[in-house]
Amino acid sequence: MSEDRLDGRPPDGTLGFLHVDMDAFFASVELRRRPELLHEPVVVGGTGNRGVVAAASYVARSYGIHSAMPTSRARRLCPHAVFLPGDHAHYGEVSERVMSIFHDITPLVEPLSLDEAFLDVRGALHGRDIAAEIATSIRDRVFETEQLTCSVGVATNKFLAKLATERAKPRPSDVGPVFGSGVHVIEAGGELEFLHPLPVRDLWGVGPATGARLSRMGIETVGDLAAQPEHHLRNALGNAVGLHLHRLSHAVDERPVEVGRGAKSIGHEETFPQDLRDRDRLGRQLVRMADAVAGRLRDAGLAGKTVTVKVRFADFTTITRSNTLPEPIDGGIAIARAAERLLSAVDINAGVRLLGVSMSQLGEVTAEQLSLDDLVGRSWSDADDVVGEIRGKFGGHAIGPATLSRPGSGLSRMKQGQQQWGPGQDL
DNA sequence: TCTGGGGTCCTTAGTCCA
DNA sequence: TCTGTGGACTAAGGACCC
Repeated sequence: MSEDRLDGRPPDGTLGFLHVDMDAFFASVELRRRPELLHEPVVVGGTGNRGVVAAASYVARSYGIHSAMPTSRARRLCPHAVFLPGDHAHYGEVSERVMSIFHDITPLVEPLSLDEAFLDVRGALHGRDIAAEIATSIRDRVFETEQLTCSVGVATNKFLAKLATERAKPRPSDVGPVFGSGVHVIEAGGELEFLHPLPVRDLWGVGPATGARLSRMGIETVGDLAAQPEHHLRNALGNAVGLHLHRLSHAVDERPVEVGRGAKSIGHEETFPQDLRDRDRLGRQLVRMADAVAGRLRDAGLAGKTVTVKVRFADFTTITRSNTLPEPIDGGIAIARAAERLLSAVDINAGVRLLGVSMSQLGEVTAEQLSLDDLVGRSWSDADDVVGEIRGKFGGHAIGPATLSRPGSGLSRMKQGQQQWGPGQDL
């Protein structure tokens, strides 16, 4: 893996950790491109009945629509909303420009997703600068250059900075968005006063399952959690989670801002518009997904040793089957072969709703590294190289596996990574 | 209500080996 | 030779995040 990491120091009590979160990012980018929709409810995400909402404009949020909500429900809540499929490539470009603004202030930037990042600005705190002033200047610069708003949390560690951001964010209301302060600071020394009245669900790492478990233990607020002995939480929630939550409830988070973290796995998965029971069709989908994963591995200069196939059945039960190979592979054909072996052992009679392929145990590809293809000669690896060259020249869809070009398969027009938030309406 | 896609991390269980 | 133990690794599933 890459060694060019530049991590910040652990927190030392200095008010120098920022969390920046773009407001309704995907929806705001779409509104910037289509200002005529400014006062309409706009929803970005999967447009088909099996999709989910990736982002909702503040007008859409006033109808109760929020991200991760099934699209079908969002349609019922607001039938006249404008549903857009989303343009991940464009959001990526905007994100890069926003991140470059952060990098002008500090090299210690840890992106969490396209629209969020942690910054360690302790090294930039010189003269009379204070972190809150830096936070305000970031907001101003993002708005000046991109005409987009963001919210910034400032605190003495990452986890508190993230909580602070929630306080700074706009809130939807019946009369439109109520804009927040844009910047919220949790002062050093005021951490517990801020933290303890909050519901435990606000803590990073407490989802529906852990939240319900804590509730059964009579723990509703962060203050309740902080009153529990550490061993009690470890016994109830497991060593790692118990220790993690115990520390967070006392406002302790020693994680530095991490720069340049490499991916641990690369995968591709898709929910089908209708459940599939035909092994031949599933096999062709698997080849297409393996091809997409191989492309991304090659772009990153990586190869993986563990192949995992994920299958979600019609009743939503999900299984994974994995196999670790003796040597790393990065070719579409080799990945597809390994994935097909795993899928062949799965009973698909219940109907397959989602299929996925992913590669883990990643490492950089070296010139001497042999792939599984070497066992059968160089031909497939050579072919993958040529495919990569053709795609580089003529675009990602100029060439693909022959199994996908069968007449009537309906697959050849589907693009890699096309359905980021679920199958589209027309599929 | 009916639940996406891309990930990370943790836990548990089984196997192999020293 | 047999048995127990512990570490490393693998596989599978669950929970969580954006």
